[in-house]
Amino acid sequence: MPASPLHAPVLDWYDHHARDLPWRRPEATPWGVLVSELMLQQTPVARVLPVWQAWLERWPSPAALAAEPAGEAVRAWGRLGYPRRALRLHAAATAVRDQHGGQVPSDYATLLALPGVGDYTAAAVASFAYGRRHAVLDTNVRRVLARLVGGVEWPAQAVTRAERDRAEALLPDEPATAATWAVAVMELGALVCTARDPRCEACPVADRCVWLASGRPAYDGPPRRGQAWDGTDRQCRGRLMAVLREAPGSVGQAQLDAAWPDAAQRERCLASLIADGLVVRSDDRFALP
DNA sequence: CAGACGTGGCC
DNA sequence: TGGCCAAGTCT
Repeated sequence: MPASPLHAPVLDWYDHHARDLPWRRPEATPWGVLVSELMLQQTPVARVLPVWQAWLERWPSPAALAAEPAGEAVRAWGRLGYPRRALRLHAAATAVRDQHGGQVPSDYATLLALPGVGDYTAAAVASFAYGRRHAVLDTNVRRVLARLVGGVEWPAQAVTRAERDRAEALLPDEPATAATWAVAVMELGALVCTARDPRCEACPVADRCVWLASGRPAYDGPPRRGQAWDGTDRQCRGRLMAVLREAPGSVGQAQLDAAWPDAAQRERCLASLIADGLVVRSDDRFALP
């Protein structure tokens, strides 16, 4: 679509206010971008920063990571959360080495086939690392467009066809500009059009925002699902993984038993961790893969 | 497709 | 203080 009146203000705002994040620098490699995207899935930038730096120093290429056991990736993942992502990143690195000549793919469909890479990440890597033209629909972009164009405070639970159409219609024609637009809208959502307490006074397109124009009406939709935590298997798995991460080698049953009081739940979670490939058992010892 | 999946900071 | 939220993916 031809230039939208939204483009120039947002691109100009990004030019002046974008954070200086290492994976956005010119020297960042596609591998660095891919690593950042996996780490940033459901995890705040501030927590990713130090882990990303150490990761890229230790494994500057997919082949470097693929050369080590997956457990090393899980350990280096630290406390970022959702450690299956570490396993998937290791598997993605292996696939890149074995199937793509060691180069992170540049096209959406090939990226999408990598472990841990879904619609968002495939579009993000194609766009940010290679300047391809894609609608990049993350939680920030979805929130910005819901407000700016849709006039509602929150987007639907899952990406709708209308949302995707809207995002694609807004994409600048020129691939390089579209790529900057994608990261700019995302940054706008992260810094200005935030989930809580949006700073509309600092928004470069406040004068065109449907939600603001209608007086920022409160959310009026189905209840947004929270994330249960206390006493859940996720918490139990987290405890068990913490024990294994912090141990130099393998651990015995007693060390795992000490991590969670409910024996039945503990056994179920340990079994699920083994099924996920996050834990391996040899005789009566447990360790990272 | 709704639910599972970690972790910690913030108001 | 506890619910909410953070660059989602997978099944």
